Amino acid sequence: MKTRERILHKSLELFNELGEPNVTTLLISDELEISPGNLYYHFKSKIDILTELFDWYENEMSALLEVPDEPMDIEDQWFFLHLVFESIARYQFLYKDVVNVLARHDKLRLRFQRIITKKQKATLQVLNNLHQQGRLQANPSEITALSENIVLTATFWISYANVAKSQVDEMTLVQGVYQVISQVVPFLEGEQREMLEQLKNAYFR
Amino acid sequence: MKTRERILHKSLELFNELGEPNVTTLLISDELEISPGNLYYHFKSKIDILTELFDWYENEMSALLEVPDEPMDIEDQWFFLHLVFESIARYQFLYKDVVNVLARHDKLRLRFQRIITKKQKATLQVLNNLHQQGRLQANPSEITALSENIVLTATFWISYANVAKSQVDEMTLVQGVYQVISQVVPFLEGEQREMLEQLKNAYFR
DNA sequence: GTCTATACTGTGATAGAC
DNA sequence: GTCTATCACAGTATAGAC
Repeated sequence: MKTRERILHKSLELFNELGEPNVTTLLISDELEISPGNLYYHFKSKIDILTELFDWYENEMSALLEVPDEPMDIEDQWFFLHLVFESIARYQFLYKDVVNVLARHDKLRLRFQRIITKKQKATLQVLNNLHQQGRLQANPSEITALSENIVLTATFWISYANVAKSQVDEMTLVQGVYQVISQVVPFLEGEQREMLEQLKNAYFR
Repeated sequence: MKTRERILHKSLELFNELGEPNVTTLLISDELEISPGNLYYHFKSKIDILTELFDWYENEMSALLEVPDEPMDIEDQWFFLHLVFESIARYQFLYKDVVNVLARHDKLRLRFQRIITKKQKATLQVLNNLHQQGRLQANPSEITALSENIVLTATFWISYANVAKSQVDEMTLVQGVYQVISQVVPFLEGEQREMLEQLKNAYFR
């Protein structure tokens, strides 16, 4: 792997572990056992590293959010959500310090907001699909509120786990998926409700 | 107002506005038109200021969370939640940079977690009360998931508004209350469900 | 491409006069 | 209590040799 690539991967790793504000360019080069000068040969600033990692994330998430306009049952949703949570986890540094990171980099702010908007649209699409099939019983304002709650939970679940439970592992992601789906379930018909219980038992421990 | 007090109030104001990591002791003293030396006469470090503000917050929130063990109807809950959101907003700097702030100050981490736990207990108490009265239809695991979702929403609503909508005003808080209650409503009986619609219309715009 | 050396800046914090 | 002056240090970034 070329040095440039190694810098990006190590930065992502350290950002996720320690939080972007707490990772210095010196630490990155130290960990890679290269000189700071070398790092600055490949990237003219720390923001450049951050921005390139954001590109990665943006591509990954954008692709994921191209939700097929077909009905999803609970199992499909579970799977889809798990992919979203995994993607968020891979770039959790963006989420754990969102407010701070975006406050310092206005361009990223707009791009992040665009992704949030995409998430809301994808969520609404899934919910409306279920509604039109008559499988989800809710009025429009309930659907709006529900989708906002879902996006919020997806956005901050990892931060919440980090603060409330002091750790983030694979189980944390599964639990996040469960928390999101449990918000949808009360609007579903009986059979689908039981499906969640089954999925929960299948995935938890 | 004594200088010591002025430092605390101005720090709180700046922390909330700019984020704690972006506020230097020099900025604080500048804004107060005192010298940095003077600031350090009153506080031996920046963490000391932060800690004292945390004391304020902790006292305020702890008092609030002493929920009376009596049933609350939707209106009571709305009012109670609004007080919680106002308190969070007053100390929003703690929330907007939670992960970062707590990563740097381990003692605050424990204290913050204790408050989160209190919030969960208070929420569970309210929900269980409703359940025992037969006004809330949900099984134990639904109640657990619901209370976790509620605490998460309350904790990160302001961050979410900040990121997704780029602003936090009085309306934001009202909307946060609405988002939380909308999670409870699907488990309630018909009359209570309509109550939320009324409250929503009364408070929005 | 990579290194060493170094400059520059901002920030937390202290010393000592008034 | 308040000020001025100053330190120490960390973090970003550059210059120039190899």
